[in-house]
Amino acid sequence: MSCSVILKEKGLRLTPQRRLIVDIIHQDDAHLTAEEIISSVQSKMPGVNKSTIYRTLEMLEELNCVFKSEVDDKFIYHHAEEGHHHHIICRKCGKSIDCDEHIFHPVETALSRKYGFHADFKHVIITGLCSDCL
Amino acid sequence: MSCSVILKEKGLRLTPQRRLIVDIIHQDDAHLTAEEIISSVQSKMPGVNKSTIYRTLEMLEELNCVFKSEVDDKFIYHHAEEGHHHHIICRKCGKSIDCDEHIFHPVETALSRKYGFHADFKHVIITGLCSDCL
DNA sequence: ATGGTTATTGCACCTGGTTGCAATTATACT
DNA sequence: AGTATAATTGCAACCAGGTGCAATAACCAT
Repeated sequence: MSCSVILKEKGLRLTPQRRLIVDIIHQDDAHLTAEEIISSVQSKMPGVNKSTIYRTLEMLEELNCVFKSEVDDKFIYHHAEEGHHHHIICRKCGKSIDCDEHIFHPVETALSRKYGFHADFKHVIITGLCSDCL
Repeated sequence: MSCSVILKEKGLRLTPQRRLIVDIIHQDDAHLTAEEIISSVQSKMPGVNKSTIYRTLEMLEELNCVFKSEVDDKFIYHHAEEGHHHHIICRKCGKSIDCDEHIFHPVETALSRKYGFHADFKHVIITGLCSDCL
């Protein structure tokens, strides 16, 4: 189901600004930084305020249309439809690899058994060193 | 080995401001937020600038005297001597539990085998729901 | 198509954290 | 102790991201 439809169902309004932001996030398969989204939006529709963009991204995140994660103190966004996965990022060369969503299962099990804790492992950013940089 | 000695060895200077910051971090066993450290420092030595505090914390982190992690977009710090561990934090009630350092071993092994990646799992903040809030 | 309601926008300002730079001061040397 | 020198400080300005509010505009009912 498309983001726009989900918006409508919640009684939210589909403004030109929102349509553009949703388009941009869906066009680019890779993750985009907030900065990239802002400049992309503003190049296509000058005058759109950054607070509008941040608010739209926050809203899309709450609707589970978009996932937000943080790399190096900067936020990155990608749309949720491409399936869940984690990101491993090399702290030396910056290379980023998508990694299987199930990798944290043993940790989830252990936390649940030991502490009764239900952990949120969704779109986790794992930093470290890749094979080339070790 | 104490932080102050490590400082000296690197040719860095032990100023009154730095001495105070180091003291505060060592006095309090729990993790302190940047805000708490700033107000604690300034109550004991008014006029110390926040940039001095942030720079000192950054320096201590680089010397591995202090660990910095992020919870809810705020930074927390604790000294490294108390041994490594991770933090599980309930996103509903805010309760925080320290958790065993080895919990990520299976993930480390899997990442290494699959991608040749060496992950940094140090002082990870794990959010989720605790047993009381499920 | 028009008008009313209410979500959304743009603005200006705020926040925590960071940075460049001139003034200060801890340290090493004499 | 006095001086040179380079690290450190405080300041002011900056950054990304977030917020309160009045003006605007999307949507619904007529």
